[in-house]
Amino acid sequence: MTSERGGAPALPADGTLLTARGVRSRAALLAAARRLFQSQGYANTKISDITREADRALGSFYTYFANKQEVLEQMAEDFKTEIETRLTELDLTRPEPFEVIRDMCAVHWSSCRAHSAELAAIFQASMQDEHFARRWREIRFDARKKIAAGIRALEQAGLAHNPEPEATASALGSMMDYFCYVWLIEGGEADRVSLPDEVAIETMARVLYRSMFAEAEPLGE
Amino acid sequence: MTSERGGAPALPADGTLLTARGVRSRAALLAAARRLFQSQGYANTKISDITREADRALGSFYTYFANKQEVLEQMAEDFKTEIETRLTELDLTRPEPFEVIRDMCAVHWSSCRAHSAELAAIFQASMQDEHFARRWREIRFDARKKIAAGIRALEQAGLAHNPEPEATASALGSMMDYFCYVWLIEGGEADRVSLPDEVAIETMARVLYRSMFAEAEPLGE
Amino acid sequence: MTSERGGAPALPADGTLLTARGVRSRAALLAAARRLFQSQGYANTKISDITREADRALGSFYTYFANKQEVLEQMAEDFKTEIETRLTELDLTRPEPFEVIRDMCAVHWSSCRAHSAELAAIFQASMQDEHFARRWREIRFDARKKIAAGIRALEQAGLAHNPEPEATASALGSMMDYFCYVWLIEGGEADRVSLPDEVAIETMARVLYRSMFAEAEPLGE
Amino acid sequence: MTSERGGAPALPADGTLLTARGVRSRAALLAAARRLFQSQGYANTKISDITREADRALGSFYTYFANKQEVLEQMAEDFKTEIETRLTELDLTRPEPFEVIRDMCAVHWSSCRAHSAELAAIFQASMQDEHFARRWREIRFDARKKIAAGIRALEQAGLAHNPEPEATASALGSMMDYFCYVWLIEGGEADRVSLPDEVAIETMARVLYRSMFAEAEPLGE
DNA sequence: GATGAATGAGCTTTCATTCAT
DNA sequence: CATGAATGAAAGCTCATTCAT
Repeated sequence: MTSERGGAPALPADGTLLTARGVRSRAALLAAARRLFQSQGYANTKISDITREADRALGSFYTYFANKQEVLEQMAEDFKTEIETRLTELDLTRPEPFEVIRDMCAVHWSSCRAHSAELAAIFQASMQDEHFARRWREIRFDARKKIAAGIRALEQAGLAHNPEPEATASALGSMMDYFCYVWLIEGGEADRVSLPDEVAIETMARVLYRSMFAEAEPLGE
Repeated sequence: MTSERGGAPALPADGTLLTARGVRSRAALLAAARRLFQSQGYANTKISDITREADRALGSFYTYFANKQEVLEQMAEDFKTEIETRLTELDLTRPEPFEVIRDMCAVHWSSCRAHSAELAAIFQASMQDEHFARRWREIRFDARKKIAAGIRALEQAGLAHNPEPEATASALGSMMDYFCYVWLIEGGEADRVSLPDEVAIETMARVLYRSMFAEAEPLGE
Repeated sequence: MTSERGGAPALPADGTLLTARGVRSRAALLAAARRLFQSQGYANTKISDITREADRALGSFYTYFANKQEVLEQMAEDFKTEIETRLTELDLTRPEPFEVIRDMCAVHWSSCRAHSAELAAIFQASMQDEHFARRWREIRFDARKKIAAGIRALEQAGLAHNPEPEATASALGSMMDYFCYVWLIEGGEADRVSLPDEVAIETMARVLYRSMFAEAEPLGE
Repeated sequence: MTSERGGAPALPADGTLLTARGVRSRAALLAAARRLFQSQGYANTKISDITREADRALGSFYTYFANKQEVLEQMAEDFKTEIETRLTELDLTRPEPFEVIRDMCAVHWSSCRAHSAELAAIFQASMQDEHFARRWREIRFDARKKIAAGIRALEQAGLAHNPEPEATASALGSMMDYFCYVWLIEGGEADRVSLPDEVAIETMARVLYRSMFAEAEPLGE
């Protein structure tokens, strides 16, 4: 059901198709890069690390990618597609709104877990490369829009009030993204290093739900 | 009110005291580093960039710091002190809990704004250097503990229920940290590039407040 | 009239004969190399450029040539043959000496135009490869010998005086070679980019004629 | 009388001045580059060859030059200046026109001999790099203009006739340039490897003089 | 202290050549 | 014969760090 990890066979720069052997090598490199991005981080991974890990010659890397950025670009593409697909597959018609939100959080959490290497790499790259900063903003934007839309819908239904849907969506999205990064990649907080999936999902869902659905507000604005 | 930008005079590696001239040079280098970490990012800033920006000779850098990490270490120290100090200065006795939370968010936001270079640098460094990942975890841990304590207090007061104070505190802290990073350093989201201080603070406060204070929960756990 | 562009079928390295298909491939590669040597220069042309231009696989190149030098070697051979043949075809018995010289220049110019790729490649290669420097010296030597012979004949006939036939032949030959290179390959001088064939030929012929036939010389030697 | 070989102290990229030590290193690198460009050719000289020859560390090269092209650019500049200066120093008022022309050829020859490395390098580079092709065209253009002006002056004085001053100047200039290259750098023709200065200069002068001054022409145009 | 040149390890990228399919 | 992936030796260039002045 999930898209092939490593992405479509994809074409080399000149538009020709890859042979079976080529497809295998490209996948091996991509898989090696994933492993290393996850374990050592994107910036700390050298091309030569990737080829060694993939058991290929250094030069072979350049048969498939122009540089390290292109590897990440490819991964980011897959990551984006994956998240989008998973989000559209959600059943938004369930009667219990909390269930819907929890499902969404579950999808987000498990996508990030499945693609933790991609998450790590793009998050890191977004902090030192303007190009990937933009890319990451695009990728995460879908989720922001969805949350903002939810907030606005509640407003119109008179179920809750929130004067800043976009800002709130940004805050909640930031929470989801960085919370996933912290627990899935960085290894938790100072006093604790892991979190059961259940708890993580429930925690995010609770924050989202309460932030979105609160009615009677003693909030002076 | 703010602590001296550039930090204490501090001693050079060998323990000798700095001359007046030395104090000036050291401060100039730190200030230059701040500016560059903010504008180009920590990873993209070379030692030679710092000395050029500070209008000092390349070699002079090593009179005051052993390497770039030490510069950041120093900044992180100042940052941590600043945040801690500001948080303890908070008046937690105000009757309106939302006011207390908003004050806390205001302190956080303005500290991050004042120290955006430090925030940028340590956030970025935390993503490629295990040492700074640990350091950053320590720095942010104070805020997490405070939030968790608040949640637990509400629980005991019967004002709200939350079965995972630590996880929730981590989520809310992640929100605050990354939200500040996004808007103060990265330049906002895909569809918007800036946020008035008022709105930013209000938004964070609302999420915190609602997440902490919600009572009647239809949350099946 | 011109020799088959691409040269004789020639044998592959191992001495076996080429199949019809092989002949076609070899010719395609040679033709592609010509086009590229002309448009991008010899040094800037990679083996992979040649095979791509020839619409052949990279490996196929090595079926026919050991390396790029061998391609040029082959071309140089053809070029030399062509120039020699054309020169021997000249009618040296015409009564007007200027006509003879002009014919020679015309042959030279049109040979260089027809083989501009070869001229470009060997001229360029002669400047970075001792082997081709030697090769190019051989190729151009025929023309030098002919000019020197002409000068000596005039001397003996008492029609002109020139104390250094070889040096003068070298100078005049250098003129012809580089003039052709400049206008046929490099694209002219700073203030002008093209020259009608007529003018080019006439110009070279005039210099040759006057240099060879001057009688009453006020040249103090 | 000749400008300092290696050129002015010149500034590093950032506009700061070089120290005495820096001036020495830069000169050593330039001198080493000259020697190698001459002996092995421009294309065959690696940066590491230059630093080894100059007895400097590899990285030091980049303290003074951004790349090999910049070294040549600098040399070309010096070369151009030198030739221009020497040409303007010529005494054009001598009564004997042949003497004037011979002086010009002597200047050209000795400039090329003194700067044979530069001549070699720029000639070679002009054949594989569009930038240097343009550069070389500019450098040689001065001489072409001078020759063309001479031809036109003779025409107006009724002393000779030449319908294509520019083309002829190009031909004569080509002769001078390549003749110098052949004898000063390439090592002569197939049957002879060196030429006394006297003979070289006399030979070039004779071709120029005769081509320019011929009167009674049996040249049918 | 200040200076900036010197150093060289380290990393990226290119490309001729080989060779399994 | 054709194919194009695999290989790894070269270069090029960068930059943290040292050190003589």
